[in-house]
Amino acid sequence: MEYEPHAVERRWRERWAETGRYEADPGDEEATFITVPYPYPSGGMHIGHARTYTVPDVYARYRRLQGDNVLFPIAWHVTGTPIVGAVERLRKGESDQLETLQNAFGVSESELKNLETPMGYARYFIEEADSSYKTGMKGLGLSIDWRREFTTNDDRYSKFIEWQYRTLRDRDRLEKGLHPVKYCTNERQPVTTHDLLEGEEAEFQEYTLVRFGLTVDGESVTAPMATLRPETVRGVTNAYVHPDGEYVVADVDGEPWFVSEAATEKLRLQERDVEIRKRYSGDELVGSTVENPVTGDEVLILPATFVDTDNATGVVMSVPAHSPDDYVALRELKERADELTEYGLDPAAVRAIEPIPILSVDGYGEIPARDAVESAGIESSDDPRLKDATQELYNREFHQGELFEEYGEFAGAVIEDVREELREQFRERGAFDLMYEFSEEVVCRCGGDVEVAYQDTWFLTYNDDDWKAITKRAVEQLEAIPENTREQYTHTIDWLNEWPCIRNYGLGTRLPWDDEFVIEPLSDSTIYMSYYTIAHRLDEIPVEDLDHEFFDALFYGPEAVDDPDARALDLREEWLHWYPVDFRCSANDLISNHLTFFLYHHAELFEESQWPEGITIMGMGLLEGEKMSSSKGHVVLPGEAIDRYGADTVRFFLLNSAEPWQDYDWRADRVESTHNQLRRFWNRAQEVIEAAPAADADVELRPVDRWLLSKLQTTIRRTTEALEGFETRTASQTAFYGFEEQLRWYRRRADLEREGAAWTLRTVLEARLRMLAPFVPFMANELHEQLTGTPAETWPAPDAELESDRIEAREALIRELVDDVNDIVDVTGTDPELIRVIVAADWKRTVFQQVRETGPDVGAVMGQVMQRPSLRERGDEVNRLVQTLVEFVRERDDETLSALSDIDERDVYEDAAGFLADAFGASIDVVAEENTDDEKAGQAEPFRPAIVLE
RNA sequence: GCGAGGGUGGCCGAGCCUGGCCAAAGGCGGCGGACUUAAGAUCCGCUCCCGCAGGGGUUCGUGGGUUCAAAUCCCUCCCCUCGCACCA
Repeated sequence: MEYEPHAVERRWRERWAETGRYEADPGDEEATFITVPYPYPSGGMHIGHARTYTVPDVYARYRRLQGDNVLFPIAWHVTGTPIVGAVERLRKGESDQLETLQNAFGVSESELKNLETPMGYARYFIEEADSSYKTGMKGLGLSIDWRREFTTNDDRYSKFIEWQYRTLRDRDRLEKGLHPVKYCTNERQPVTTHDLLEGEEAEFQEYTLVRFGLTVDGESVTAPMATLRPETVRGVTNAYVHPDGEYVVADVDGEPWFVSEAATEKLRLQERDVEIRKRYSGDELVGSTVENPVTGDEVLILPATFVDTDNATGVVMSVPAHSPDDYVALRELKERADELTEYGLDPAAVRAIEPIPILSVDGYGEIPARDAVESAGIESSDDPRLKDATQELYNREFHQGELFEEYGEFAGAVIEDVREELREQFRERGAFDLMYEFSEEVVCRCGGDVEVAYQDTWFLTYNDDDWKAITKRAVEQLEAIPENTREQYTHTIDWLNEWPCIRNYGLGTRLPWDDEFVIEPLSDSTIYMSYYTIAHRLDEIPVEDLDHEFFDALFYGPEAVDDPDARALDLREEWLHWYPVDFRCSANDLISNHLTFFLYHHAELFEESQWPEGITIMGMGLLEGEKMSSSKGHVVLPGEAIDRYGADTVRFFLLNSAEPWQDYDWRADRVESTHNQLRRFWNRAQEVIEAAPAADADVELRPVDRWLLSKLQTTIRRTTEALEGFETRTASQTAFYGFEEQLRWYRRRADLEREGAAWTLRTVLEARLRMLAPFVPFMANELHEQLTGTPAETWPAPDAELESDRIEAREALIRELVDDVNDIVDVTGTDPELIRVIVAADWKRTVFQQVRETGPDVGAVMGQVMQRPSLRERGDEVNRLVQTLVEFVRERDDETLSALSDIDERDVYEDAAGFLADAFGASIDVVAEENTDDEKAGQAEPFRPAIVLE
């Protein structure tokens, strides 16, 4: 039978679907519940996604073969704005969006109209498109229980999320507060990253405002100067304004402030009450002085065109000792001090300004900024190297700089450790304030300017110490695969802060007590695994019955509510059956958000016994060595790959080319060769199946058969061990390629015409098919059925009876002999007619036994050996042999040595004589060293016969 | 800067935890052979250097160290990737 993957795969797919093979219901067997993040159908499925879902499938199939009741469900994540945004861009006819859909996912012109509603779009990529997730998953043969699918926009799911968020609020894990958001000043509403034309990478920066005192027109006002380095406040030597800039005095929260006009809008958006009173041009203020709120010093305001009035407050303080920028700016101003008289400045006063160092940092002198500028040879403020010098110095000062005495309790401390605290202290004293600003310019797709706005929002208090503590406990009892990810969870918990969990629009569940807001995607996907356990049965219950008490009864039991709903308690049984999640398989980049949130919410909402038991991390996929990119059309679709190679090839390649947590690279030439390997396997299997005697046939086995069976047991052990730890690569390599090597030797070595050989090969094939069934389920089940009449239903167990160190050691001797003869033939270029194998003399065996007994210590062994007169006579010869054998023994473990010492070498070689004769086309003569006077005979050592070619 | 991972033969990639059977699996590529009218596929062998007897030499980012013995353990440094932080 030819290998026709598509026909085979179609047959099995249909069969599994018809018989509901993977629909899992509670039963007596041990429950295993395995999940993977539900896909986000904002586009089609590509080959990069394929492995994500195949890894858990392999584990699920493995556990089933081990006898477990396994649940592997899937659902669809549609929450948030990506789908809505995609639909909008499609409606507007944006070309890059159209290209992605058409080029990467093969959407036809006629289908586009179906994608014009968010859920229509989602449905299309969930199950309608050729590139849809469901099509891909079914094609790959994933053993999913399809009855349980849902979307996160479903009414019932929303009821569940509402329950979750009400519960979190009741437990004080949800708080309301002001939070910075991106806000389009044109559309006058918050925007998301997807709405941006420029500045997608922009971050919110929290500027410290140093509240300098200024007198304008006889009035005392506050001149807030923005800085990211509040600790430099004592090093301020002057301030800068843009001489042509538009400035105002405005009442900000009832207090007069001097800021740029642009800043007033920013402050307003940040929930400040702002009323402009009077306008000024920057040059009107040049020459005035401002009072440092920390030192009380009066410093000059100087003019500078580099000041950006559209950034923060538009008033800048200057710290020339620690900022190369400021240092250069001051130097240049001093050089042209005489010109500054036009601003009414006294040139002498400008020239008198000197940098004031406030910290020391290794590698720089008294004035670090000066050193940085001078050592880089920077001449002017236009020098591009100034940026690097600034960056370098900031980093050094932040991580290593130690504050001077004036800083009191902070003196001697490193900036990194005290910046926050110092800022807070000065804030409390009224010297500092703060405002937000973006790290770069941000522009909305509508062309409007985007600013930071403060908005009332709800956030999850991931920074609560007790919540952090309990989540860390969840990490401790977690099986983290690979183990080195454990630290990353802990690390994430350490730095995680409050998380704003709602958005203004998008798909998903509305906040139950404020339906203006939608719960965002990373926040509505933290405990939904529990929803899988009941999803298919929830459909029978009217949505309006799914109230808070219903879920309380379901998840917290009958005692949790006054009048528990019987249907909820019934569902509770199923939840308890499957929960907790045994393994969640997810991408490594989700450790820092989704996976840690998943742990947080489980730790808070559920009993410890329901906490996740394991997380397996998965690496990224590359395509021909490069990142996949839907927008560039640099993707391979599972459907295409399956059409071309068959699903088994796709699966096997994905699982065999790297361990799940490693990155892998889809390369067509390798996939091709994987396909060839599978076909070769199929063809060989066909031969074995045709010749196969019954499993219980009474056959005579030769040592070489027993050798192969012994190797099989080792293979089973190693494969099992690997799969237990999700090492899909090791497992499939061992069961497939690793064993193929043994078979190659076996085919060469054994007489395959014997029934014993046929039986051995069928036994081996059967076990391998069962081990390969998780990886290549179509092929393995098909062949298994051809061989035995049933699909592969159980995992093979190693049979200790069939393992034999002695048999393996015997075979190893033959292999070594073949290698040695080959070596000699190669080097000498001869073609021998006779190969004489001379087995070491008995006295040499005696020495070997002595070494084994005494241990690998030349002196000690010699001491023992020399007590025997027969050996003492041989003096030097014995000494040399002991040296060799000590090495030999040292390099081998006890089992091998023990096996070797039981072996009769002559018997081994004589037994293999027929094979050797065939292999070398020569006659074989096995003799004992004692019985020959060949000059090479003396070279014979135990387990290393002398070889003579004639 | 912090955290994680990594640097192996022409290439990809195992090995490293648990030191010795490691000149280092497997694949790709290359070379030779078998089969074929031929190509492809398949199968067999070779593929660091030297060697007409199973041997020797030099290799696993750098430089040290531990050990009878190091790709493997320890330390130093260099480089790469990712995440985080930092970034008038």
